[in-house]
Amino acid sequence: MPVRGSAAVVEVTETRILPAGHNLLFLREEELRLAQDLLFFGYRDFTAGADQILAGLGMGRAHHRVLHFVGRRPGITVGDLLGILGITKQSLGRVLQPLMQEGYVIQATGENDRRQRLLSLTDKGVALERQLFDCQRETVMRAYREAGPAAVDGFRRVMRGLMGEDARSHFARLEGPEAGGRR
Amino acid sequence: MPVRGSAAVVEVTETRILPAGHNLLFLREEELRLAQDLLFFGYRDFTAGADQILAGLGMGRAHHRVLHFVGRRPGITVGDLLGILGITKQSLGRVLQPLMQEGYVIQATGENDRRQRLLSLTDKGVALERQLFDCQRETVMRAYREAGPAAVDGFRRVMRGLMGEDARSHFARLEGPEAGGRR
DNA sequence: CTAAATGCGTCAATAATACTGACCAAACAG
DNA sequence: CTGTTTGGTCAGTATTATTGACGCATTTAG
Repeated sequence: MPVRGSAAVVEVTETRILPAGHNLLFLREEELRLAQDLLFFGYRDFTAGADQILAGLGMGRAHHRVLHFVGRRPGITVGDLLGILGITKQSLGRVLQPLMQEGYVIQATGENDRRQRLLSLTDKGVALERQLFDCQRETVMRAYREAGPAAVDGFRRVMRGLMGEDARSHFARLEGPEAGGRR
Repeated sequence: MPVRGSAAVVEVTETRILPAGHNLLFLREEELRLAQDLLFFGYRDFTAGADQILAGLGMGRAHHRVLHFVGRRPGITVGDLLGILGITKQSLGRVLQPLMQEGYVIQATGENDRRQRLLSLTDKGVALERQLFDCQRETVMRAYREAGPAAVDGFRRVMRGLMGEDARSHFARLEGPEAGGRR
């Protein structure tokens, strides 16, 4: 019996939802295994479409992440990007260098601090990022539509809760002032 | 914080996120980028703890997935496991073989079909899986507790929506009849 | 009883993503 | 000037994944 109908009914019939806040301490094993499965399958299929496009260009998921976060914060420094991605300089270099050579990303010397290399997408980079974006939009839109607005809010809260401290601060900065407003 | 009682109330009080179902067609760009960020950071941190334990044993995330899904369906065939994981036989072999040599997983010849190798966890395998499980339980429990029961339901709906057809059928089988039974 | 199909294991070769550690250059800050 | 920070690059290695092919045991079809 999947949890779907009226949630009020669920409250009664599906005790796995759990009645109130403090009872969540009593998170049953099966609930966690469910979460593991959901995250595994959900994340994989979320990235599947974009992965296929990328493979056709000889790129991988790492390239997408760079395009995504550079597009999200044009003018980001290499160091900030490293912090967000949580990888080493070398790993980033292997991905970033081809992206620059192929003309998807450009560097500009920082004005205040000329050591910095501020990264931005070129038009070509914007176009590719948009193609990947549109591909994922379909997937997310369908999921959001099927689940409904209240579920979307819940999804966001839980995902935010899964993040550690580091990710939360990066996240806050991304969704914050210069990210383009939020709801 | 109105998120506590019946989820039907939530359905009403949380509509400020978006007006109504069909308006989700208007999924704004910023909302999708938010989802991308959430999935990236959330998934990464969800697996981070277990990854660390695994690294200490010279294993990786792939080993965990095998332990997880074999633990979830003891007696699963190699073919079914391949289908769930969506990887090739060779990739599975590289992970499964060490797990068997180290005594985490055992094979048994199928009774109906003696070509089949039915996989199960040994006591040692169960113990390791549990250790990894407990590690992730902390993360998920915190997220669930912070988000509240209604949010958890929403999270599940959205994650299920992200899955493609294949994943949904695997998922249904995992959560279905024989998931918890058959020991 | 052959012949085909299935389930599984294994071989070789390759690619993408990541790691550690080290070293160098440019630029900033005291 | 000295020390630190930012960034690029080198060498070496590990994990997870790929494709294609072959072999063996077993089941199923004709």
